[in-house]
Amino acid sequence: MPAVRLSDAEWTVMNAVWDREPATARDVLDAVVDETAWAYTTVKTMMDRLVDKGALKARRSSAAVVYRPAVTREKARRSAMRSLAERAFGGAFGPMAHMLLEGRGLTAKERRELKRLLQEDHDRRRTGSGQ
Amino acid sequence: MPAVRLSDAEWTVMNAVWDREPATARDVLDAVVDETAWAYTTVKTMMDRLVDKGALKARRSSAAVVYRPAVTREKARRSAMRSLAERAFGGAFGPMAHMLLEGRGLTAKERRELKRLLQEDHDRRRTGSGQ
DNA sequence: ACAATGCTTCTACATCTGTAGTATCATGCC
DNA sequence: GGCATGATACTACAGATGTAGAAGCATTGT
Repeated sequence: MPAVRLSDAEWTVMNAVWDREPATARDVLDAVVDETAWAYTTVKTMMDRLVDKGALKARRSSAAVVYRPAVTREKARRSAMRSLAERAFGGAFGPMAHMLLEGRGLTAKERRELKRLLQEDHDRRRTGSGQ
Repeated sequence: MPAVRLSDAEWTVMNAVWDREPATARDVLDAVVDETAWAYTTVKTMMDRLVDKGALKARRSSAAVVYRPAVTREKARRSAMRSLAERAFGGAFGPMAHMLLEGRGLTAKERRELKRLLQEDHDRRRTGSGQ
């Protein structure tokens, strides 16, 4: 499984679909109308291409085609991260996380949250509560 | 400054240049020879395009053109991360870091290191030793 | 000064991405 | 059953990316 590569515009479309779950091209157009100035056919073309790519599934429902994700947002995110780690960080997640934390990109709240996460993870590991 | 967007192949080239600092097209070709099967002119073309993009600087040194980075690896990495956060995580670094930490992508050592980082950062903040 | 060797420059071309027009098809209302 | 409305399918086209050939220019040893 080649792990669907999404382009910028495709992320925009997929995000709209993930937020609505079943969505028609018109739904997506409406959803992104103030983010982009796309024509209806632009959205439609992208969605059909996404079906080809295996990122969306299409099913005709009388009037129009209804699309829904063929991959979860999680999966897509994860594979985008993996791919970034690959090309930009030589495959290592560590330095990537490092940069993420060290920079001023996080809010104090997020930082707290992450620390908690690390702590939890640490505990989970030492008590061996797998899964 | 539009923040240089690097494609996959371009990352490969840039990584080789960053590792060598001044590098000719041949240097890069040699460096990536077992990763790719590129022809010399392929590398050369990419490097010249990277100059146009503002990612490399070129200077002719008698025989051949010597290239060096016009942006630091840090900057490139950072902007790639920003761009990923943008499209895939709605602009928030938090969830991105979250996913990075929660997944099994990190080694125990890295996890320790990150916790230390967060702690340090925390301390730095409360003692107000800003930059 | 000349030839060999290796660079450079130009050009090319297939694919992917972003964007959309046009013409055709289906549906639902009178 | 015919027509308006909106959706679909097909085609297009420019710019970016991946990949490279061909031909010409510079260096350097002799």
